Amino acid sequence: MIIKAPKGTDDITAQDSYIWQFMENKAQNLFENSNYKEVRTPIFESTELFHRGVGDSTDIVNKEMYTFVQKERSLTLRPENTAGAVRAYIENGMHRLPSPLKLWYKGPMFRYERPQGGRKRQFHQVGVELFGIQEAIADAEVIKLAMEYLDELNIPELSLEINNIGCPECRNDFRDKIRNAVQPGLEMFCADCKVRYDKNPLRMLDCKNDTCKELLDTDELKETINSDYICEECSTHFDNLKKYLNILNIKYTINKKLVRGLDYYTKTVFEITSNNLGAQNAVCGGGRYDGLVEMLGGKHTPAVGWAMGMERLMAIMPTPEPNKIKAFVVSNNTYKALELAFKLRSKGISTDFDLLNRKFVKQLDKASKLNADYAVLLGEDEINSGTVTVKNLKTSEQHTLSQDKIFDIIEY
RNA sequence: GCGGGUGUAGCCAAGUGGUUAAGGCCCCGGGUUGUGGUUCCGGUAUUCGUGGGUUCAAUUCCCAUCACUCGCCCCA
Repeated sequence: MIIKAPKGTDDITAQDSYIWQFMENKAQNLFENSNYKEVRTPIFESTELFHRGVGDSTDIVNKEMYTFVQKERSLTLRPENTAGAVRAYIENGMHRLPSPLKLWYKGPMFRYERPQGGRKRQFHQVGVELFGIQEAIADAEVIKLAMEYLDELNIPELSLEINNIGCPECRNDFRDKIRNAVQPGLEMFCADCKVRYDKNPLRMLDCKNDTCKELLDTDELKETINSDYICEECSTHFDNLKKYLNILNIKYTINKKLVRGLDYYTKTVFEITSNNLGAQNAVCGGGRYDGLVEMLGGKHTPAVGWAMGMERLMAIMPTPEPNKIKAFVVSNNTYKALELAFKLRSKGISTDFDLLNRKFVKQLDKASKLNADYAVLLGEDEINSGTVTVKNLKTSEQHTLSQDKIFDIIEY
């Protein structure tokens, strides 16, 4: 019986690893170039971290976590990485580093869900977190960074939605307003929404249930939703963000019903979606979480960040050029071939040769099929005279020259 | 957790209740003992996801199971 990879997981094989490398390299270059530093946290954390950090009212914590107990310690495979990054920020005393502190990460996340298009049980995210700035300039910076990254990947037709869900104070008032507005018809809402009514009424606003949608479509509720319920500070913050986005020429729409699924968000929330994905159309989600550091035991630190789903990016990204070999050594002298291949490799020229010592014609055929730029021919004549023949496989031009001159033709 | 679809080689795929399960790509060998990508010839499935049942006979019909996939829910 062959053992297969667990449901909802994928191997990244030689056929597509270059696509992942492409995405990861772009991320690393762009983020480091913007003075973000990479943070690598454990793939599992104390279960408690996610209960406190992500929130008990969320589906992620309630039904999607891989949790196991080892020696009486409850541990959980990370379902997202903001909680872990914040934990690391606190534990390593990063608040002492020059502020603002900007972090980025990439890696696998785990959620126990029914696999579907754009949804795996082990999936990969790349994300950024910016600590220490409470002004909207920080929100603008991370959103711009997200747009830049998506642009680097040549992903077309994306839309950005933003909203401000207020700070804990004004959100409480808003919750009460929603509860009051919804209360008369509460019996008619779906079972999930009835739970949300108690735990987190904001989540009722983006319920996908048709009946709930209709129930929300009352004048009173519309007025409540569209009212400027957030406090003056939050309102100013939102206005400033919009100004920055305008200056940066970033197109956005305001979606008053956009509330994110994680409890830690405050003020700004945003989402980037693609029309070219199926039901799972969000490629990037994020927002501000000014209370999280404190909630996890650090001192009050404003922060903002986002995460992107790499599998979803890959689904809508034009396929990049595969990595290929630059040179292929063709020779029936395996000793000399091996030596020459490593000489080329040491100069940064990607090189391979035939370890099976096949016929000369077959080796040349191989060089051609690998789409190499050059075949480096090292036959008896060349070996005897200390030369080498470099053949350009595109133009068929070839030159016989001394081995020292080889790098005049083949450049890194 | 609920509902629909699919399952034949590494990949794409035809097929039928009955002797050796088409074809294409890839790969390998040869035509060509040192000059390729074209072309020509040849080779690669004790077996049709897995288990059971019906039948003289099952890849084909039935049941179960698993995997993949799409939608709901949720999210990146």
